[in-house]
Amino acid sequence: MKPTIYDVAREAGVSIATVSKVINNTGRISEKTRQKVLKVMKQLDYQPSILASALTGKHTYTIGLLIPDIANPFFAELSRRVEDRGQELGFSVVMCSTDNDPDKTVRYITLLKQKSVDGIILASSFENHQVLKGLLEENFPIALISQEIPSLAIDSVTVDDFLGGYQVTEYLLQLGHQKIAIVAEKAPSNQKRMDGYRKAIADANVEMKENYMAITQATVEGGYHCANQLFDLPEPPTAIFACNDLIAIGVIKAARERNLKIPNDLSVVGFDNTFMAEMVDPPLSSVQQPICEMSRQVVDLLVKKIQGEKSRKRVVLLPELVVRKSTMPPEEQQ
Amino acid sequence: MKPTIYDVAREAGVSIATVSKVINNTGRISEKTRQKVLKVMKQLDYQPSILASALTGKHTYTIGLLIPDIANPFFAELSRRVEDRGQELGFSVVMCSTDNDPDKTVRYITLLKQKSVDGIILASSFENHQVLKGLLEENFPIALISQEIPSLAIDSVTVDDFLGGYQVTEYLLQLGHQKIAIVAEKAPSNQKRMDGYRKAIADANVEMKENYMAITQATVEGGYHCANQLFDLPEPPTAIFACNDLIAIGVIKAARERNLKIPNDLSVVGFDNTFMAEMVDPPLSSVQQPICEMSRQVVDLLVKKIQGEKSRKRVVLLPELVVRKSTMPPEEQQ
DNA sequence: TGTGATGTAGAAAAGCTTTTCGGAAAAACG
DNA sequence: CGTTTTTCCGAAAAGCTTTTCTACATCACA
Repeated sequence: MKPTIYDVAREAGVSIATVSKVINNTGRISEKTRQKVLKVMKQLDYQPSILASALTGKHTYTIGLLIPDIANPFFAELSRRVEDRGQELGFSVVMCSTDNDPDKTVRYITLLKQKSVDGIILASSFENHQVLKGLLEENFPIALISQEIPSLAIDSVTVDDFLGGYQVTEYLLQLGHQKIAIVAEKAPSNQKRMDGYRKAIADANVEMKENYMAITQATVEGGYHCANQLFDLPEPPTAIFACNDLIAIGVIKAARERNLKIPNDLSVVGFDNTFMAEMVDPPLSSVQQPICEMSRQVVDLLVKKIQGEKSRKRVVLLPELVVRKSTMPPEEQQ
Repeated sequence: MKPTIYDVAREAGVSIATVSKVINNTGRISEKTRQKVLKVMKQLDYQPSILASALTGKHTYTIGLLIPDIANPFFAELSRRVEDRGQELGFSVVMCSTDNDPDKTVRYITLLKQKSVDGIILASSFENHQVLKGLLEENFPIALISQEIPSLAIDSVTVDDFLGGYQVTEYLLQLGHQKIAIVAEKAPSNQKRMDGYRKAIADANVEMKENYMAITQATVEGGYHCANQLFDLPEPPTAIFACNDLIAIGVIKAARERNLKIPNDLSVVGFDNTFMAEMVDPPLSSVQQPICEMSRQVVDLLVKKIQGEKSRKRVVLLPELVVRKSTMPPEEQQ
């Protein structure tokens, strides 16, 4: 059926070793035989099997990408960037949506290893130190994006979430807001954003209210739900910091239903700065994560590992608040 | 390093053939040795190499998914569904964004074959009959989604685009609109939607205007741009049928900038009914493609092919218009 | 006890590539 | 022309699994 290296060798009147050397540009081959072999390869449309090649100790040139859910635009874009950079470096990526489910994650990891992927990029949150430590010990290439694990020496690329949270809050405070709520997802990155929020509030000597802090899922519904709860408070906030864009959109939706004008009655800030931030009405102020750069870096980190690099590294990129039309100083309180 | 079948065999005091039989539940093995082998396997945490297995003619349990761009929510959701169904059937999916570039597509296809994927799902448009015919001839499993190729006997799952286009237009006509524009992407599926549009216009004996039909890219910008052109027409349309949701959002954005109220001054209908349709303000009427069902079907089709099924099949699902708040009868003309 | 049937396990080849090492041919040198 | 060096190529093993076919052991039965 498909031609093998034997077919090429026979057709070219040489041994398979010679063909292999031509393919890989190794050993010494006379120009004449090289040309002969190349010609036959083209003629038969021969493509070496990466499977067989990998079996001899070479790479599969495939990496696994674990994300919570590709349907979240942030991860969709991240995936795309990872794929692009992988492609540039000669790697394919197999997509694994974990829904942040630890069991599913573990199953995916063992499956990927069975399939001999060269390495794994972990973008979904995963707290099983046991498993991660295992991977590190057997020197299996792995890199984290959008999360780090303080107690493990594992490559990671993150954005400074604390700083991002601080910047947003500081910005809202500077606008004159005092009643600032935050809606976050239950995830380490969001926790840090919330820490930044707290610090900024504290630094400004503004009263910190526990019921201004809400935890929910990273979905439009989650944001919608929490916003409604916040609006029902005796002293509703004048600004809401949503820890990702989906949540922010939920907040906007809830506000619209109550005839709260944005930004006049309520300022809203998102996080991630996905394409939706520009899409929504009014355009959403949001914290830009340099997805492109992060993806690139994480792939590069992983590929270096695959190529045998030993040293480990944490890369921290800085976020940037992009101000659009969803924020303004609070209107005169009545 | 990683244990092999030899390690298990040695440890269990049997031959590798026996171990293989235990793994695959083939041949006759006494309960005693089976248990012994299983125990050792667990003990060593042995995972058979799918690579080596595939080399002997078995499957890699991996399929390729070619899509234009994962950053488009429609394809993001499609990917997720394909992955989920694949997962259920034991297949991983490697993600390939083609940007509808034919060369990139061809490169991806040959790469995937080199990696011995078991089959390919093609969701990005691809007109190279040469290549497709080649795949069919060598009986390489392949299935199309969201497109079909009339002149090739190739498995496909589509939605009835003509009908979808007809339904939207008919609906707008029934509301009383006479000036209905359409903005489409340059792709076969969109072409069919436009055919449906034409037919509905013709059936209603309404005048068909060539300058109500615009072609652009499947992006927010594309929709924005075309909408502006349409608004500048001497007789601007009272309704715009956008052939996908991204375009519709661009249209809405342009309308907003001109202070055109939706739906009062302009009705807008989208296509795909992605999550964005609910997100946008006002919620967008859009044509539902049964993504979940389509994805499931296409995976099932492909897997059947992989398992040796010979017969070929075209599955056509029916679209459904979901009416939300972006459409209403045209206001009294001045 | 001998014969045949049945159940169990292993040796070996196949699948496709890479790599090492040795040998033959060609070239260089005196 | 004989010898040494260089150049080129191939035989064979390794990598991990599956599968076939043979062989041995066990058992039932006459």
